Parts: sequence; C-alpha cells; structure tokens
Amino acid sequence: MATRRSAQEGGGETPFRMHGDLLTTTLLAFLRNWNAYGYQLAQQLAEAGLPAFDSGTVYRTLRQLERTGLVSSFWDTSESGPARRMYSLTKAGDLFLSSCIDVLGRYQAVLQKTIEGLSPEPGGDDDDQPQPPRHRARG
Amino acid sequence: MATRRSAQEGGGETPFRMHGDLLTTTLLAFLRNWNAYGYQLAQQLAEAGLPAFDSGTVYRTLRQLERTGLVSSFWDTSESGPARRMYSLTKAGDLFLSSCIDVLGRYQAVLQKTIEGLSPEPGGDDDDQPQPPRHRARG
DNA sequence: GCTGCTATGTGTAAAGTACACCTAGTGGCG
DNA sequence: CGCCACTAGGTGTACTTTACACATAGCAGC
Repeated sequence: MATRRSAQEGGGETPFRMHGDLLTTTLLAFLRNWNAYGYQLAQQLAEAGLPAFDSGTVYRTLRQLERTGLVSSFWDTSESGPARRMYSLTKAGDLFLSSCIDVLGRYQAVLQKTIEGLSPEPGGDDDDQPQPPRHRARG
Repeated sequence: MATRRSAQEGGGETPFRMHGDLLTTTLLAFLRNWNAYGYQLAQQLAEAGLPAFDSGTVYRTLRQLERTGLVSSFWDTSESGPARRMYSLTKAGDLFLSSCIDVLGRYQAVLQKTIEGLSPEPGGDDDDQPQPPRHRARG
C-alpha cells in the first residue's frame, strides 16, 4: 500500500518515509527469534502495527541483507506451493541488530529529552528563550 | 564519517545508514523548543551522541522541510558574521513531529517485544520452533 | 485452460545521501 | 591590504534506497 505521499492529514503530505532503516532493523529483529521467509515477514510487519511496506522492498532488503552477510538463506521446498527462501540471522546480523537497536535507543533518548524535557510550559517564556547550548556567543 | 559501504566486519560498520528519517525527526524536535540555524543544529546533532551527519545533508534537509511547509525560515543578520537562516517549526511541522515520534515509538515497541520478549532461553527449543503467527498452515 | 492465491523477484523513476567543493562575512596577523 | 581561520550556508554529482507496476511460477478449484 502506498505508504508515502498522502499520509497523515495534519502535516499535509509526508515528504519522507520515516521508515527505511527501520525496516532493516525490524526484519533482523524478527529473524532473531525464528527463521522466516519474505512473504511471511512482510505480513508480520503489516500485523505489527507498523506502516505497511511494499513487498518488493521487503524482498530486496532481504537480499541486500544477505549480500552483506547479515542473514543467510536457503530454498525451502518441503511444503507444497511455490518454493520459499528461508532466511536466518547470522552472527554478524545479530551483532548488527544490537547496534541498530542501540542507535535507535539513542535517538529515542534524544527525542524524549528534547520533547518531554522542555514541553511548552504555559507559564514560561516566549518560544525561543531557552537557547540551546551554543558553542560560543561571539559577536 | 563514512557510515555506509564496507560494512559488517562482525557487526562493526553499518552497511546502511540507520539514520535519514531520524535526522528529519530530530531536527524537527530540536526546532520545537527553540529556533535555530543549520550550523547550530548540525553541531547539536553531533553533541547529542548521535552518529554524525554531513552538514550538506543537514542544510538540504532543512530546505526540503521548508519546501514542504514543516519549518519556516528567515535571514538573521542581527549578529556579526555570515547571515544565518533561522528556522522555526510550523504548526504542520509540530503535528508531523508528533506522528514521527508516534511511529518511532511503535517501532521501538515492536523491537522491544520481539527482542526482549523472546530472548534465547537456554533450556528451550532448537532455534526456530516458536513459529511466528502464521496466517495459514495450508498444505 | 483459466482464475486466484501464495511466493519471489525485476524495471524504473523519484527521492535521499555522502563526499567534495564553493561562496561569503568577520577578525587576527603581518 | 593580503592571507588565513572560523563561521555559515550552499551546490554537483555519483550512488543508494524505495514505491509502484509488472513478471514469473507452483498449486488448487472449476
């Protein structure tokens, strides 16, 4: 489904995706607990309450992840129907997942601190008084 | 720093950026509390403990944000030195920021649940027994 | 054979990004 | 003044990422 353009009426259109690397991280996270194939992962993603992703993007991302050695795959023909490419996380992928989650956590921390730590106090200043930590006030 | 290419020597370097839309969100968050100009935002980003961004990317992102109406800007020549383009968050930008943070929170929730809720139990199954919620088991 | 669903993949245009490089104001030094 | 360093904003370009549309293929029902 078209995740981009259109989107949340309130800020108008969304010029960007807000997804992307998050897809990678989420895919890796899913694969940490069980092996899965693309189609399955795409549906899990949709069920997880996250913005929908294009299936082509999911497949391409998985192949890219395999090229970089973060996941490995094999064809599973044990069940009837089209063959499935089963993916599993490699050790490198697991380590990378950890670093992704770490980075994501840092972003969240910064956002939390920025947003919640300085919520618009009704009896405070105007709007730009609390200057950010300037590096110099030369001038 | 070159965040991309080269990549996974054990999860070390990152083959992708893991940033990007996060930059947008962080920039918007910074601007929610005070007006600022590009150079300043770039330095705040670096000081926030987040992976470094190219300053060109920061400037371009800000201009794009302005084109889409999420921030507005004006030239500030009140101080000596090169003129600064001061940015401030618009109402649309504030709404969009909220949706970004919401989405980010959902990702974190999914990641948390996936990672922590199913840590590798030492006395459990093999590795892929706990099947994800399959949609059908046809066959 | 045809249609529908599962499952994987590609072509392509648009958008995003890193790196290298450029312009310009101010102040210090000689 | 010329030159450099620092601040501040910006562009050119190659490369990557992505959504959308479309293609392939196995199996099931008719």
